[in-house]
Amino acid sequence: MGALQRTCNGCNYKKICLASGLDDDEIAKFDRVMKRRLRLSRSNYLFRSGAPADSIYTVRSGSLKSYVTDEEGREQITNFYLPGEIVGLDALTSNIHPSTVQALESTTICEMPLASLNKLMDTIPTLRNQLIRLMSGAIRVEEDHSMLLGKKTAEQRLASLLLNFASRFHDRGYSSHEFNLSMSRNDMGNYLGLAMETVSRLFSRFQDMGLITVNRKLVHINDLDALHVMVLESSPDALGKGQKEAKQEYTQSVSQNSKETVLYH
Amino acid sequence: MGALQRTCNGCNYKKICLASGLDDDEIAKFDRVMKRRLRLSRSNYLFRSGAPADSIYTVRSGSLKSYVTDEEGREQITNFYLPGEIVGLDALTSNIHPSTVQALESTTICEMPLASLNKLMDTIPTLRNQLIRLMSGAIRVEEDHSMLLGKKTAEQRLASLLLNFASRFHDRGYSSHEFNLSMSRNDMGNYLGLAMETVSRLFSRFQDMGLITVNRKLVHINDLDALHVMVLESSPDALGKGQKEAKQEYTQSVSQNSKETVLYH
DNA sequence: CGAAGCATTGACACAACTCAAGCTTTGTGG
DNA sequence: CCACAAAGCTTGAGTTGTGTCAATGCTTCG
Repeated sequence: MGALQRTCNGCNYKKICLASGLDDDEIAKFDRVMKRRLRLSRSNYLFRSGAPADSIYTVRSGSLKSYVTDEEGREQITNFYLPGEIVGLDALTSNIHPSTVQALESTTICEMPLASLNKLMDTIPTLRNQLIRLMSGAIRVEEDHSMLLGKKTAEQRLASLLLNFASRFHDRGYSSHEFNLSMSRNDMGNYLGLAMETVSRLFSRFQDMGLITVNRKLVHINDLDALHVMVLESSPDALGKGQKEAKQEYTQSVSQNSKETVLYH
Repeated sequence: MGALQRTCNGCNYKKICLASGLDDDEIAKFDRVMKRRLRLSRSNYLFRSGAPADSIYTVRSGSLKSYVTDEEGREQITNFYLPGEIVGLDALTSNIHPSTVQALESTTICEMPLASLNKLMDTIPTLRNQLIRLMSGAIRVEEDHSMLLGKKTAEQRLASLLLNFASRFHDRGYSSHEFNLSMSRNDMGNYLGLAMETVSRLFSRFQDMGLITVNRKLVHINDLDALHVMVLESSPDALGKGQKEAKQEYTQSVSQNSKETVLYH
């Protein structure tokens, strides 16, 4: 989609990425210190866990996955990154990368050295605010991922993944009902906390149900609403006793403020 | 532990919280805009999901839980907060709280209005950096939580929780082998992606194995090493085929850089 | 002292995993 | 450009870790 631009001004994603909100003057400064067109081909690493972190990155085209690795070598994929999204925000505590980031396909990346970013933030408060906003957003994304891993059925997890990508592709000006998922079934399973076989079976089932049409990596969503409904209610025994109570409790807690007692002294 | 101080300078946690790294002059400014001694008793809310966010908070004494709620009312606890930890960092995207935060016991809290914080950051770059560091740390914590939820057995999850609290209590000057867990079994199970009954059974089992001694909320850790080992290796069939391969792959990927090909153009 | 909430333990069920076999696509070297 | 090996995907059969349901016990607190 469009040739790679050399400047932020010409970039499709300047409203999504770190540069969002900057005025022309500021974006010019930002532009000057941005290193452009880091290139990775499929399965190459942007960086690995344990490596020193001296930049953060923005996906320009293509896609990436990030994962954390424990002492036993187990890997948990924590995120997939699409164009305009920022990579490496978890490294700003220690300046060591806690996660590994790997390309899912041919991918180009913009690099912002942390030293430059810090200097820029001294004079551009908007930039600082945008970084803070993006990091806060990253926390929210992880919280949603926890909800998915902790509370959802296999069916709901895959439906969530599909809806998530549909919406993100939409935001980027692509079709929200037909897209390529660049990662393997294995990667999806890993991200979703499921075995690859379960993911595969669910794809088949969703297709049999007429919700989607799949051909390898290409997914066509036929019934978006049904997917939305699926994420809300579990298919077998949709409203069991536990769920019902939880739901009631929720509406209660929103409507009335019985326990809201905050006192200053 | 110690009477509540009225100033940041006298606070036990000034090396952990937002004020960390500030010099005397800066901390005085910081102090001036900090609202102190917000008080909550058990099960009261600091704020609820959907509420406007105009402050972030630091736990001063006591403890809190935060959880996100989906449209069906399912709740996923995303974190427990101990003294010195910052609450509300996920609200800085939209200035609406995505999660609900509730006291687990009598808790006192410092409040930093976002407006004040923003002003302060204009003149104190250290403060900005500290906020960024803390947010980055929050992302890492969530990533670890995903690893726990996505890849660990029930046994490993509870062991992780115990070790996590042991280390955090230690950092705060409390005993790392004997402490009170202020949350219910239900909350632990929710956080760990397990049924409360499973948590309860595991507590009994750990006690039978001699790893810990439990009495309601009070936990004494008898064998820290065994817990550490448990987190690494699954108890039944510790090194199955899959694990072994994963482990090998990991050491490989760290030692050699076969696929590391980053090209600039 | 009784009620309500929280924790424990047991029996059973089932969602998702593992193992296994076969199929399809992709990448590569001759 | 073909052939074949390797990787990725699908589907089936059987297993199991953890959840659900249920009954009972133990605190706490009004």
